[in-house]
Formats: sequence, C-alpha cells, structure tokens
Amino acid sequence: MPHLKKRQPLGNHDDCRYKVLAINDTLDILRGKWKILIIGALIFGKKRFKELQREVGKITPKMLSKELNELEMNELVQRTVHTTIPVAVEYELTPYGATLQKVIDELFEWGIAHRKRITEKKNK
Amino acid sequence: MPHLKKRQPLGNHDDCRYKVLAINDTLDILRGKWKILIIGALIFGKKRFKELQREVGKITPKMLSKELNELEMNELVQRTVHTTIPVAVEYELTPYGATLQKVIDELFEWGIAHRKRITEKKNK
DNA sequence: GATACTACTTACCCAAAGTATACCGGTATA
DNA sequence: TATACCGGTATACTTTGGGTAAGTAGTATC
Repeated sequence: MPHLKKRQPLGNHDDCRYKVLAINDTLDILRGKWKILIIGALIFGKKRFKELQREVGKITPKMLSKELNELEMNELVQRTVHTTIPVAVEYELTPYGATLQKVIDELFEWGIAHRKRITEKKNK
Repeated sequence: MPHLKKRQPLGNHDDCRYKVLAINDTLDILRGKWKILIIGALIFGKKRFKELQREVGKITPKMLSKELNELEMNELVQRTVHTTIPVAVEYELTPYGATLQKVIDELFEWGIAHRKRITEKKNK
C-alpha cells in the first residue's frame, strides 16, 4: 500500500498547504541516499538484486531491500519473482515510474546550474 | 559559503554519478521539513522573522533560523537588517531563489498526479 | 562435506534532524 | 512598573536515517 502523509482538512485560504503536501509527497519518494541511484540504474532495464547491489555501489543489502520496497509500494518499481530453480528476482521501472523522468530532469538541470554558479563564484 | 557535496573524481563511464550528484544538490537544498514552506511563504513578498514564524505554522525559532541561514548560504534568500529603532529584519527570495520555481512546479504536479492516482485506487 | 552464491532479514548502534522549553537584550505600550 | 513584541540563542531531549555485522534458507560447485 502506497503511503501518503495524511492530508489535513483544508482551511479557508490554505490550498498552499495542499501544494506543499503534494511537493513533499514527491520529495519523500525521491528522498533517501539511494533512491535516485536505483531509479537511475533501472532506467536502462531490468536488474536483479545482486546486480543492482553491484551497480549502485556501496549499498548494503538491508538498504537496497528497504529502498526497493518503498519504491515498490509507490508503484514505481515492479518486483517479479521467477519460479526458476533457484529463484531469480527481477526489478524494473514501471511505466508509472518512468513518469518521474521529467521531475528528475528538472532537478538535474537546476543542480547543474547551481553547481556551475557556485564554482564560478569560487574562481573569482 | 554555499555547501556542495564533494564531487568524486569521475570514473570512466560514470557521468551517471555526476548526474546523481547534481540531482542530490538540488534535493539537499529543498530538503528539510520547512524549506519549501518557507520559500512558498516568501514567494508572495518580503517577510519578517516573526511573520514567517506565524505563517509557516508550528516551526520553532531555532528551526526557522537554521533553515533561513541555509537558504541564505545558498543565495536563495536575502536577509536585510533595517537599522531602524528597533531593528527590523526582512527576508526575501532572491531572483536566483525564484529560479527554483520550475523545479517546484514539477514536484508539485507530479505530487498531485500521484495523490490522485493513489486516492482513485483506494476508492475502487 | 565445505564453501559460495542468491535474496534477503534481524539486531544493534550512531549521528543527524527535529522538538520543547527557556532565555536573552532591546524597545514599546499600558 | 509590568507586560508584550522582536529576532533570535542555548540546552536538553527524542526521532529518524542509515551503517555494521551477522544470520537464514535454498541451491550449486569443488
């Protein structure tokens, strides 16, 4: 079950609160040290658990498992268990997960611009 | 001084890491329970400390002070002390801070869509 | 029979983030 | 003289995020 923060009853003029809530929903989903990395890895296709672990870097199985669970809850990632022997578990981005692309692009572009701004300032 | 995570030396094929770094720069700036709320409040114009405190809600002065400092370090918010008697301190979004608008809009729209998706699913 | 791989889970720990409460010096108001 | 507003700090506490290390059940390889 996907988790959302409880939506407060809207007061009179505070659909502002409602906005903030929506923004934080998105932020919560992307938050965590590894989520973006995992999504990034899955953009290029299905991956198995150990494969992800190797690809993402120094992530521990505990964290990988936790982050994948959260992504799955939010239906951004699909987990498939193949009943082969031994079992193989595959993770892939859902089409819904792919809708995050635009958001991620914006975050990326602003981050790049920020970094540029900062380093330019430093060199003056 | 604005703070950036140290950029790891790029390996051969991982400008992916570089991307993630930029994304996380942006995320870091927006991170914190109150940042978005504060930026949201400042979009409508200058505000004084206590004004912000009332507007943002249950934030403690310590947190407000901390978050404002961080926003100021990143040049998103400008702090002006008016040497009136008594002194008045005003905070406002910088033009640079306003460039976050697009990012925030994306986060908002995705959040709205997500919320809609989830609640629709629940009602089935 | 020993070791190793897969896909995890569990228990424990620490540091950072956030909260609660009180306080400060200065000014203004009743 | 007392109270309240302003712009914060100081101190102590709890909560959360994340890391470490180990264990587990099943399979396969040497």
